[in-house]
Amino acid sequence: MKPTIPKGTRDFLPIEVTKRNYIFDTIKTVFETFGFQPIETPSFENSSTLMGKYGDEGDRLIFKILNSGDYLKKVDDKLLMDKNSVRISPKISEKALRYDLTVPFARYVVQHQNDIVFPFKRYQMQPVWRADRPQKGRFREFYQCDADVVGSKSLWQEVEFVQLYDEVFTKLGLTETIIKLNNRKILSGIAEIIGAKDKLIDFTVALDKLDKIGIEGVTNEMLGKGISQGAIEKVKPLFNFTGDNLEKLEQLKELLSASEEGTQGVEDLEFIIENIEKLGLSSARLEIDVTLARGLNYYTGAIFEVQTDKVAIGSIGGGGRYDDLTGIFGLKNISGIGISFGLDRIYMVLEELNLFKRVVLPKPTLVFINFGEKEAEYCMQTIKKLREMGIKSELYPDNVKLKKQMNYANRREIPFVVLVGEQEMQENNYTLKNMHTGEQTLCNLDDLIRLIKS
RNA sequence: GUGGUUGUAGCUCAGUUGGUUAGAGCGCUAGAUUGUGGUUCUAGAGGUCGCCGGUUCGAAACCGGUCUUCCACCCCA
Repeated sequence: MKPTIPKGTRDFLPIEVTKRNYIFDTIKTVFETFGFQPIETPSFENSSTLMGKYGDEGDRLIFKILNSGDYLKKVDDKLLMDKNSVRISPKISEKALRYDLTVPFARYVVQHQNDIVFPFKRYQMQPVWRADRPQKGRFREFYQCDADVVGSKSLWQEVEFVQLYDEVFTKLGLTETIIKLNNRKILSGIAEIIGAKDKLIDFTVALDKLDKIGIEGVTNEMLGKGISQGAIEKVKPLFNFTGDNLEKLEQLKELLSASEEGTQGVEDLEFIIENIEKLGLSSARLEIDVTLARGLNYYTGAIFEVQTDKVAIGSIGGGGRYDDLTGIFGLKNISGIGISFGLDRIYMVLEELNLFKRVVLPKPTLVFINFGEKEAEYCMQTIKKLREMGIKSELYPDNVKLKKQMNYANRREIPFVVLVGEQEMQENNYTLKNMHTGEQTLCNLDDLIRLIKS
């Protein structure tokens, strides 16, 4: 039988895991510098926790877990005969793999509200699963690294998250990232002044495609969704929305002056832009983008998305403010804001740009050649001492041909090999071979340590 | 969910309009070299040509189905 893994999943080689850990560690360090604490949640949740939170499209992409036991017995015959998957699946599946980290976090906050100190700042780095069709930068199992704050409406949080993005990508050596910023209130305001408030979702989805399908395409899609020609005329300025952030803010102010909510959104943006301007960013660029809509329905304020134009890949991070996420689980008036890093896409970007130069695969500094039982025992005594000093070392486990043992050291790029045969044992010394230069030295233990440390 | 693409040795890939026993490079094993790796040379092992069915005297090649790979759309990180 030929071994395979499921569609959209991957195995990782040691070097790949090492590189991934480097990204994890970098993000984790920055999260903790900003005052976030780690939590974890189970890989699967009750279906009722997840279903209906991501829209119809999202529900379709959630991996459902079959109930245990004779699960078909409980389903009534009529339902079975109908063969309607959507109606049968809740009967035979009560658990599902998590689709993101935000909704499980909302559940977590509500469930542990008495143990949590608010405002609660948490970070979480775990895999999520989506039953998507895999393609470039898109997998069915991938890692998200999230940081969220719940219990604070302060716009300083938005400011801090922009700084956090900047800090992480700067540390990873990925410069000139574009942090796109928008506000759901602005989108609502726009929809309001064109009199298509009920079509907000359709409107934003269409507007989001501006750079892909152009003005004409967006206009056609909006018309197709029942948005009037007159309404589209009113927002035409947005189709040629240029200039720097301050100029954009002025244009928005004017456009949205009739909408209370829209005006509020502009003020929010203004606060973030102004303060980031004052504080400065290391390598990222903050950019207002009114076409930024994001599919997730739960954002209510700021919306973030991070892109790089150095590699053709989707966004490498995203997030935003959600005022009522915990409300679904019964805890009202708790505002949350969070951002997410797409680890797997960041990996692909760093790989493509050759930014893993500093990452080295962990490996022993020296390997002891195995010449037999007696010699192995003698070597293990030395290895024990070396390990106590933090020197990574190992014994080749089997007494096989020297050639094979040397080849092993060579393949693993282990810098030193130690040969201890009968003669060395008697004289209580070691033959140290530098695999790079081929040079060999006969020495005692102290000299050995000194040589490998230099 | 829609459209396209891919599948031949452990890996990367050749394989002529359908024709004897399906090849190469790398890797692996052994030897040249019994206490010395990288280089070189020699030899060897390794294949249900993704799977099922069909066309044909004859299929790795043609046809249908299915699974898989990768890509685009939808949507998303």
